Amino acid sequence: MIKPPTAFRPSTDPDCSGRRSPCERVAHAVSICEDRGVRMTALRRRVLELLWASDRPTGAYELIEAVRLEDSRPVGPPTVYRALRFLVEQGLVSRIESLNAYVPCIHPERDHDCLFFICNGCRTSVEVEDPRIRGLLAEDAAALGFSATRRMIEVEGVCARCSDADAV
Amino acid sequence: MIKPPTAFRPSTDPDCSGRRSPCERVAHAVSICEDRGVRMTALRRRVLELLWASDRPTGAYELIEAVRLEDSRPVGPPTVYRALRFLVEQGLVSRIESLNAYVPCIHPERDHDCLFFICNGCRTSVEVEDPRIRGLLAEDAAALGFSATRRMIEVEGVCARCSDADAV
DNA sequence: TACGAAATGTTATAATGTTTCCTGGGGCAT
DNA sequence: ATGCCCCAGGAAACATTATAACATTTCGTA
Repeated sequence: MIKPPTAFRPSTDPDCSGRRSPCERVAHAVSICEDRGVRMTALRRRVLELLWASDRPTGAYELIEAVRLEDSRPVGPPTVYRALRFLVEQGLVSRIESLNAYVPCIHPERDHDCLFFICNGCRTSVEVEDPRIRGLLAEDAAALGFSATRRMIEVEGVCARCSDADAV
Repeated sequence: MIKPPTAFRPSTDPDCSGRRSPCERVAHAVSICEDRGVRMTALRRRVLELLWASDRPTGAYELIEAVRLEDSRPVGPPTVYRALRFLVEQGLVSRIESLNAYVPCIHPERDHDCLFFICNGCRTSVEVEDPRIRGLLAEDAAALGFSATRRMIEVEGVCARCSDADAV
């Protein structure tokens, strides 16, 4: 189940480190949608709120269940999958392929790298921006004559907090 | 369905560019297993052969169907999933998360990066080695105190051949 | 040969994602 | 205003991907 926010979402960029509340994040997303002339409907907003409220990558069926509970009504998978597709298309959410799960994007206004460090201990993920990696990928793509439309970088392992906990 | 080999598997390393036949690739894998004292059984070998014979990332259920046809006997999903797990653990095969599909590894003897360029046109994928990216990921991981156990880098787009074809 | 461990077979089911068709509501041009 | 149309969402069924649980076989070895 989706838990209330228990931890900030760190990033290598100090500006991202939990300085904004989930509420502010969602408001930001709403204003981005207004600027773009796309519709942030109640359902889409609800899903985005749930993602910001969660402290870890969240599966589609967890979101379905959460919407059902909140609204006390039946919600089919397509409903939530459509909302997720919209959010991903707008760059407000990323899908983590290796987990079949979704996380809100730290910088929805920027074209992001989708670089995630995923902890096998606490199941959290951290989004990192590293333009150098993006540059190298662009270089490799150019060498292949490949034109890239989407990048996914997922690094699995154990976060500092969990390895400290293990050591103790 | 799995097709016979129709194209080599390019890589940025010239030594990888189709110089070895699928048969040689499998023989190499067999010798690696011997060295490690692990068992390359008939089924595992069959699955690996199918992957080398395919010209694109192949789903588990395609492999199940292919084994059924070749052996004219029922084969359950767990059978093939277990073989795939073994092959992935031994570094002989990579799973491409964004496709739910599997590809044989070009350099099973080396610890590889799992960096793939995936074409949306012809559905092929190209494995690339780029130690610089690995280095940057290691650097970022260190900055987070994160200890990485697995890296997945998947770049989606259109390959040179397909974009040429479109242009014509 | 007989044993134990590893691998595979079998059945059922869980988890994830999509297709299809329909409904309703909001915006827009006439 | 009113009628039209498009888009978002609702609902049922279904497709795909993956695993759990347990039985059986195979293999190396004592």
